Amino acid sequence: MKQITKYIIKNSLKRIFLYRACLVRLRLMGVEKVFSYTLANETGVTSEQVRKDFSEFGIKGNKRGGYDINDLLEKMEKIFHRNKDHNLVLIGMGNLGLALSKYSKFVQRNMNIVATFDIDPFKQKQRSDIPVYSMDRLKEIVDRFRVKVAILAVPEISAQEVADKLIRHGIKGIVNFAPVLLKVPQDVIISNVNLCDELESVIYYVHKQIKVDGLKNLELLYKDMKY
Amino acid sequence: MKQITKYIIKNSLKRIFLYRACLVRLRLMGVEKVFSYTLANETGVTSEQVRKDFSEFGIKGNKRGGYDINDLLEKMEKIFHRNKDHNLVLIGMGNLGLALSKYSKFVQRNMNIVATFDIDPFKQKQRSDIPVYSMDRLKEIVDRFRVKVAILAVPEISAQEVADKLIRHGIKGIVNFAPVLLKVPQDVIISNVNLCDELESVIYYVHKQIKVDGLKNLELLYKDMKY
DNA sequence: TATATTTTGTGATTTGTTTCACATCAATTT
DNA sequence: AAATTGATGTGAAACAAATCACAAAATATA
Repeated sequence: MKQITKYIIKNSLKRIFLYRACLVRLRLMGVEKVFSYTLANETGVTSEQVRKDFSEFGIKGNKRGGYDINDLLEKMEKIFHRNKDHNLVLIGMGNLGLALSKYSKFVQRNMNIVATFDIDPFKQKQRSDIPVYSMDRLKEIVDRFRVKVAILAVPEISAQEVADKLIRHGIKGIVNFAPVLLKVPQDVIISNVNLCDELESVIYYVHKQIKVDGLKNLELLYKDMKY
Repeated sequence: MKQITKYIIKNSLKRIFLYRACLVRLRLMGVEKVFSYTLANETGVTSEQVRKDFSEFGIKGNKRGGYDINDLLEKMEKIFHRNKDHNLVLIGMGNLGLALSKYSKFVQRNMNIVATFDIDPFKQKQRSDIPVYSMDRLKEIVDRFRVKVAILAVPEISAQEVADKLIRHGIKGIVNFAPVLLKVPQDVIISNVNLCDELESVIYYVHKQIKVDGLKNLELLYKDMKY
């Protein structure tokens, strides 16, 4: 029943986010129309890739005319359910949890942390603007705000236990900052953010690069990276 | 010269990190030997995948005997340069930067943040154990500690400018938390951590899942996720 | 109105990754 | 000592993703 489900966010979806960020920036600059190669240049992919990605998500442009930025962004909003607000809970108000609770970008993108939870809610309460509750009020909050997605920033030792509780109370998606592979039912979406792994990957590639003395053998190196 | 280079950390490398975490845990439990399918079960991949990944990184076991955990971990340490210490700098002591500067897991894995930097070093100094400098001391520190990798946690507006400065002073790898695509020379490794995108991806998949009423049409859903 | 131009959208092809299938080897049993 | 068992390691096959190449459409030009 409960099993390891490792969902790796599709690369095409990641690219779509990239395009969107780029479109938002362009719109701010007053640009109204883009071509696939505009986006391609800005995001470091090929223009065919842009069009293929759009096609995958059912986004159409006008032949010769390219894409209308407003129209494009509107379509994306719809696809990513960005037209409505999303309520989140955050579990674990340690250093990282606290920082995440103050991360203003979430709000800017209609994602609201409605409550945070900690085993010691009183310790943190003063430092945060968002209410800090103890875990026994989880169900109440999740139900009241119809929360479907949680951010998990607890120590690794308690991550699985907390995840179980979240899922029992109806959470369907978790962004997990604890460096453990959570065992969850098949219908729960997990996205792991492992800070150490990110750093170690970079260190690994940097050392590899340094070893191939300077820029001599870049071709060889690139074969080892997925672009 | 300077261009967008989007390095996506290879999936096989990510899996290797997974295996390692698993091995460390098993060793702690007193286990001394593993088979490819042990690791496979624990990490949610297939045993062939484990062996192929090992083969890619030149790791060999003993036929029939499986793998000796200590031996395996030692080999991995070497491959990932974990046998020596790595000095890092962290730029941007906002909420996130502060949390990262206190993240104890880095130290546990031989990655030491030797100094942090902020445009307003005095504001943050009291809150941190690690020295907080202003950017003009960057070169001095990078040279003294032979720093090759930086963590970038500055606002997106200044991310590119700071990245340029880092690279000018010899930084070869950056873990970038700012939601912008940095333009860097080809020989610089970038790993982007985009918190909003992670959350939005999860929200996207959760909604998709909810739409296919319950668990009816899971097959269809899974086609959209890379496992 | 006809022609040329430009850009999309998508089958066909190539390239990359995962799974399959089995030869190979080492340990154990007979 | 031979036969059997159970694991690794890896080419071959299947699958997935990215690139190529070009038809179709919309606009501009003559």
